[in-house]
Amino acid sequence: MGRGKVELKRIEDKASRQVSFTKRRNGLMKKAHELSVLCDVDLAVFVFSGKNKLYEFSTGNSMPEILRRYEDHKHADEAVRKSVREELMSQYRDVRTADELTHMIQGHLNERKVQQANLTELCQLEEQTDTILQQVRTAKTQLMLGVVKNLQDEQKQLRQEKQLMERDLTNKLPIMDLNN
Amino acid sequence: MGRGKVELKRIEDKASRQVSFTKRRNGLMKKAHELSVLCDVDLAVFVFSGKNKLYEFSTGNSMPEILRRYEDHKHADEAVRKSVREELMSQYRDVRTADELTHMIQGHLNERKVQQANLTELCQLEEQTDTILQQVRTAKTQLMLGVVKNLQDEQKQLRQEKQLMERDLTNKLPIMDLNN
DNA sequence: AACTATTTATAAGA
DNA sequence: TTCTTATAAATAGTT
Repeated sequence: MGRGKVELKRIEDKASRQVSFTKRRNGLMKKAHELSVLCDVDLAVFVFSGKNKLYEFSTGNSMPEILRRYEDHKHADEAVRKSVREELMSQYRDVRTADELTHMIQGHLNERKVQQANLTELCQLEEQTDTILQQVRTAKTQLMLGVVKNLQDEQKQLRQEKQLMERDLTNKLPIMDLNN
Repeated sequence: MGRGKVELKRIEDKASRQVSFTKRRNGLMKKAHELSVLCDVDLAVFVFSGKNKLYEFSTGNSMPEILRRYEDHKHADEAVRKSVREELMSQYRDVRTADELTHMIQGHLNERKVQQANLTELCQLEEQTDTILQQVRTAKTQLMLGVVKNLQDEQKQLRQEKQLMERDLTNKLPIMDLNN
């Protein structure tokens, strides 16, 4: 939108870049505001200019709460958290079924992890959970492929049996004309 | 933009609101991406849908960078720097741990025979794991938002202090002409 | 900082 | 729901 189409790469001319930054930043903030009002959702936009100046728009309401939680845990003892993690791991070692695993993971997460973890812990947790999800999906896909193959095998078996039956019938009733 | 002009207030029809949400959310993310590339700036956008779901866009490593700056400012002493380094080290240890967890789970899942009865179980597990991942990501984002807000407050504080200092200077040196 | 020629986003319709 | 289209809105280049 503008006199010419623009390709998606850094604007090299410094002046143009600065002008574009101001225009587009304002545009983005306006769009964010519209989205939050029209669709009744919470959102936040943070833009850091080259000069490290921060421009923001947000509708969140629990900022002080979040800040306090962060402050509380920033200084928590890392050694203690590590031992908790190790204990967690040892508990997972003897899991037998997928169902058991599910309950265990969810139990632990609901209990404390998500509510009280620090950023480092959450990054780890995110990574681990994502990995688990991928594993589950892989297993599910393989399982479904297995089911499909079983069905196909069954179908082939049925077709063969039908064929045999037809042949049998023809042999036992040679006088009848099966085409009518 | 569209068949009719829209006034800036909550869309009451639920279906329209949902459709608008999807369209405008995508538009906002696209605009954010364009701004970050064209003007070479770091930014982050977080949108929380009504039903607890999080959509986000942020430039590559803006968040770790913000965290680093924050840590540097907040705890400029050497002892804390050391603990930060240690936390980084523990992250590397935990990558290996996540791998362990992965293999464990894979082992458990592969152990079980491929039966149709397991499909339901796996679907449930998939759904639950996805929910957990969403929770973890939301928690992580909230933490990040807290950090950003903190930075912003600090900036404001610094600006106020600077202003006070300038005023002080003017009062204490009334004879000097600061404009020359 | 204003002004348009154009492109882009999207509300409503199919 | 996805695609289409008429129109509003954003903005690149210009003054």
